Amino acid sequence: MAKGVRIGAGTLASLRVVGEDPGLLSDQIRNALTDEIASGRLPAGAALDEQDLADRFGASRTPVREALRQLSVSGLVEMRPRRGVIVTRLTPEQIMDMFETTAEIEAMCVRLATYRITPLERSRLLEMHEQSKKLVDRRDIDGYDAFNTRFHEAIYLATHNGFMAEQAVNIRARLKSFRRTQLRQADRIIRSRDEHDGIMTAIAQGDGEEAARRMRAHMLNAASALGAYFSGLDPEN
Amino acid sequence: MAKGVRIGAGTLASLRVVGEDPGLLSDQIRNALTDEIASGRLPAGAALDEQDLADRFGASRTPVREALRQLSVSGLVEMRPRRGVIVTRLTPEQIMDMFETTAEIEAMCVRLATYRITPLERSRLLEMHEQSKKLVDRRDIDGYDAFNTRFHEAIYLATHNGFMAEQAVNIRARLKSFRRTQLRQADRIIRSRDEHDGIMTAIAQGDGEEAARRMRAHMLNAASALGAYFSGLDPEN
DNA sequence: CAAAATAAATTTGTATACACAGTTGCCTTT
DNA sequence: AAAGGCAACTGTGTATACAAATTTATTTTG
Repeated sequence: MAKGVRIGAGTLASLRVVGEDPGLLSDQIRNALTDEIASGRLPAGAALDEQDLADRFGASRTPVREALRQLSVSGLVEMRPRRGVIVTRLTPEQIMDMFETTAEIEAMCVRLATYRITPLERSRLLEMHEQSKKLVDRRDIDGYDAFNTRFHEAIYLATHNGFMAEQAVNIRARLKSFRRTQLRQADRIIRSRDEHDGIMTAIAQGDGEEAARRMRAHMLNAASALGAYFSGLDPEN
Repeated sequence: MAKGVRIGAGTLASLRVVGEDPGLLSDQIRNALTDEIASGRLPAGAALDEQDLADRFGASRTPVREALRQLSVSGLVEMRPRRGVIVTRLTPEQIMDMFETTAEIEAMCVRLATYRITPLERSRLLEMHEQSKKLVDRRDIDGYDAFNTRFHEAIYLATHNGFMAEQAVNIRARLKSFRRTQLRQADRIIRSRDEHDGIMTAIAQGDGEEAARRMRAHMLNAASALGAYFSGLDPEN
């Protein structure tokens, strides 16, 4: 049996409590597809032919189907019984809803985190934030994007609520493909860091409500910076 | 081939935007297992033998495996590669985390709902709340439990954010087996309705923050009413 | 007699086979 | 020529088959 396919680890493995087993073909395929959908390489609406995928991964349809069914629970793909699977196509309204939910959940996380963060965690978070200045100065968008994810995930962890952190990571992962283009907006990266700064200040002062307000605004700013990406979205939120 | 198994619809189909196809064996099995796990008929830690399940549902292992993989994404079961599937066993800490997250998410929902609920929706919600008095008076625990779910789901819907509502429903579904016993606590059902009353008042006054505070307290009360229940026992179930 | 080693028996993971629903395209009919 | 219908085809859904790994039972050994 020739199996010539080597597949990278999952994107959000960092926060998962139990690591995925990379050995299972179904899991490899699921991780690979998750990545391709989140990155946009597999665009919304793309048909996912089981045999095609099986061939592509050098496997049979069985593990492909198992992977697809898992992705359908995550919401990344849509299964139409006996009519095939497609990458989930979201309406602008659904995307808006997701961004709003993310904003609220992140606000909720940072509020709790403000009250529970340990000195060590706060120190590390501040360190990360300080270093991000360099990335902004040299307009390193990819670098800042990577930092941004780590920054937000550090806040999730500071809630000291593993379940909440997992929820936040999952939603964030699902919005990845939209966030991608958002930072390329002219000076968005600069304002993003300024907003982070305000959040850090509120955390330092132990004002969870203020941190939450700032985080909510931060997320909604990011969303509306993306607004140009879709046509005809209402700009107020 | 004989297929003598008739399986009921999913428990939370009411809020799903697209209805599941009951025709697919994998889906039937998934729904049935979801129900059995949520209801506690399949206790935490129970081993889910693929062949056993296949026999029980009069199917082959293929649709059983597909169902199990979906359940693993929902978090209801745990897949240990090559070592079988078990009903997820949660630590007390994980359960606490889930209850806290639920409390925060419900609070978030009711805050948004307060600002967005339509007069019609508010009227219907109030109607439901009024009628729940009868259930309390005659100590109809099952009836109140059913009402309670509808009450909370009505609030989710009043957020006018489909994604957020879906998140809330999913978490609620996952905690179902724990909520079950909670209402049997002496006068919990009475206090529950009193707390609903406070929430309704805050909504009526358009005070979202107050509604959120009351909802958070309401959920945490319910959790701690349950806390006594499982603090003493850890082995099976 | 206990513990390690080994063999048998389950059980999982994947591949293949097959039936049938859904789609496509050609042909008939008006 | 457009609409409808029929046939062939494609692709999904499920069953069965087989290989590899884990668990259980048995035997061997100190």
